[in-house]
Amino acid sequence: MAAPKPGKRVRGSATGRPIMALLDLLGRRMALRILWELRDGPLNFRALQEAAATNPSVLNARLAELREARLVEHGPDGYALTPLGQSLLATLLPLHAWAEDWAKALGRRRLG
Amino acid sequence: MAAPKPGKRVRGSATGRPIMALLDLLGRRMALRILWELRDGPLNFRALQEAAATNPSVLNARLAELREARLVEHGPDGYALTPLGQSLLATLLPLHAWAEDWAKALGRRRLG
DNA sequence: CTCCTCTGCTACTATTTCCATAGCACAGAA
DNA sequence: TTCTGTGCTATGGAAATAGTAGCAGAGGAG
Repeated sequence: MAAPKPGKRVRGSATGRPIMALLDLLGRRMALRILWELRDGPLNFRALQEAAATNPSVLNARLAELREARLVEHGPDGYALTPLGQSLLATLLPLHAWAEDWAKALGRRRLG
Repeated sequence: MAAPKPGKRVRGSATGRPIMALLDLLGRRMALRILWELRDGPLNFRALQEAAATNPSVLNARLAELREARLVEHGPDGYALTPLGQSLLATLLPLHAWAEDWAKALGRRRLG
């Protein structure tokens, strides 16, 4: 499937508004995860496949979309975040802390 | 499919780490979008379906997961973010501004 | 050159998920 | 009783994902 980009029609929205294109792009399997796994530096195809616990077909599809979206690029050390991708990851980093709080909030009634 | 929750095995990760459960939960069609569409207040099932431009089966599946994750609840005015959901949305709000910057960055070479 | 390894990726089938539409069940109002 | 609004289920076909196998090119070693 074509990579969602601002200005283009995307799944779930014909307006092409950037936020909708972004939500479509990130709402695909392993898209968020791939960005996440690249947070500490480049990984090659197979290392990324292992880190994200996925298969080459999905990984390759997501990489193509993320590269088209200019969030990821392929360099000498493997796949890496572009400056744009790094800035997106920076806005997503608070998710990590949030997820920990979420686990605690659920745990108070589910895990004891 | 079961809703991903911290402490449980999720798609793409057997560790149950909260961030992985969250990335799985949010990496499903319309999950991010639903949270986004509820940002200004409650919407009933059909209004939400229209706002997110989806169909009842997917909407219902996502709502069940989001309710189980305690991010969304069903009240007298329809579906609304819980306090937990609101805090998650708050951490996601910077995405909107980022998406606009992204569009400009891509536009400089794609849209002129 | 030949063989080996590493890397990026394609092929293929099975399964899961999603799309799109139709329609049911219940509640309240008229 | 009929009508409307709301939440949701059913269904069949389309699309995405899972999981495994394997190919092609770029080195390096012999």
